Amino acid sequence: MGDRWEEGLHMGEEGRVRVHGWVSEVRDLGRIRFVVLRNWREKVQLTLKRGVTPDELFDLTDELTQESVIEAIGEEVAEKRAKAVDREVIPSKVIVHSIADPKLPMDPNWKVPAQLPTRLDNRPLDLRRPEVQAIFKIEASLIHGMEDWLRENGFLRVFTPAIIGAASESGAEVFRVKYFDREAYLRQDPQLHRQLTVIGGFERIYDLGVNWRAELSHTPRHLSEFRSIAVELAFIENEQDTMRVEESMIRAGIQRVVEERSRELELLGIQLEIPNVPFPELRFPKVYDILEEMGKEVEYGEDYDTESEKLLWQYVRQEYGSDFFFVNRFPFKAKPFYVMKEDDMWARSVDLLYKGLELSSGGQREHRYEVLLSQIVEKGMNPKNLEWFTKFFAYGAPPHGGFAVGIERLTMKMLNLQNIKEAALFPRDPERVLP
RNA sequence: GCCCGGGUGGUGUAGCCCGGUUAGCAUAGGGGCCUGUCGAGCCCCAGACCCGGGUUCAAAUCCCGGCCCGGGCGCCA
Repeated sequence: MGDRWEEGLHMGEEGRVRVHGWVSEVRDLGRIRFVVLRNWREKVQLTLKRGVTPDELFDLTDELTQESVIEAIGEEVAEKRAKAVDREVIPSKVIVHSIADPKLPMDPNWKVPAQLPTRLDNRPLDLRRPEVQAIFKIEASLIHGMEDWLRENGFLRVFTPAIIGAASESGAEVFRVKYFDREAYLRQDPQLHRQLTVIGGFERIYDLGVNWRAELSHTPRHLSEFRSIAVELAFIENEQDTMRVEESMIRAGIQRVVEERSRELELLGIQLEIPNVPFPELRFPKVYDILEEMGKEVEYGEDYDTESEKLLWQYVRQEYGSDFFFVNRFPFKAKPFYVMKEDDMWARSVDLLYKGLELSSGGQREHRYEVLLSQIVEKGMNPKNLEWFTKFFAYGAPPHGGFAVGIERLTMKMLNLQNIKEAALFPRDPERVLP
């Protein structure tokens, strides 16, 4: 919409245009002044000359401060002396919408870079930086590409609830909310309701939405509130079917970024390659051998740690030249009750890793009612607490599986961002809920 | 939650080890000069040691506590 609207602002006759933006800079050279406007598409320079520009208009720019918001009407001129801007306009009229306080808490022009906490404290100013806008333009294209692929392949977008009456599957801490006279929780993952939707007869679905984790995580890769694109599909043969969907979806997202966002990628200095599919797959228990070769002992039957993820990435890069890889057949003891077992020890449970970071968990789910119940008992959980979920498996459940990809994590790794908070507009962590 | 590191003008930093003049610099801000700047330039002005306690003749500097921030781990996406 922004694009079309902006085009409409070119008034056509005699190069007359209407431009708008935030004042990036006022360069006062005495009898000539340049006002550089920044908007989300471009930089426009307004040029005012004493004696040529009407005095009223020239003097109006006295009050213009950095980050003030104005519109201008004037003649666009072809001016090769204007180097660091996209266009130059000789204004005949300027409309001042807002004069910014000259004492800014940070500099959107980035002459003095601000630290991340300062940036986040002043996020609306930080967001004006083209480099920051590029992140979110890329993220939008990424999601569009993934969603389009899902739609083209028969997946239906659904919305599952964010407020749930029973703490969901994993051991991760949940946010408690007051729900009328009861307690309820914010979802950590749309997983269980996705499964119930499939049991409801929707054979291919995805939920693009928000998840919350109340963990006191202080790391550059955790948020208290994050978004995921979560897919579930029925009548699968095994977990391989979910992996094929996942890698194709991600490939399509990245392809869309490459197609639509070359300018933004260049601005961020990122050379993005469209990944080859299928992604390499590592399996337990072979993972233990690989790690041992890399000089890392992980006890047989145990889950691996953060360091192992990085080592496996090194291994996959050497062996397959890929930044993406699946890890399959995790030990059942390390995974939730609902995963499908391959045998007594290993599960059809799949993580996707990207540059050494876990992007998603997924795989095939256990759809057989009796088996599901016995796995709950095996996990030492009270079947009563999960009855709201499990009872529907008694009324006909197809074999199914799925996964949830963390959007901020994918964006972060794709753009080599140092902190996941850079990939969230207004990130939430244990310390930050404002702005 | 545990461990490690750090808090100096609006922003970003130097100084801290080895305590001692007016706490330096850049940028933003205020004032001035300049008709093609584009990280504009030049001159002038103003602006800071996180909070509390302790050691000392003397603390930005050393010690203790608190608060805040960053990183590592765990947990996960």
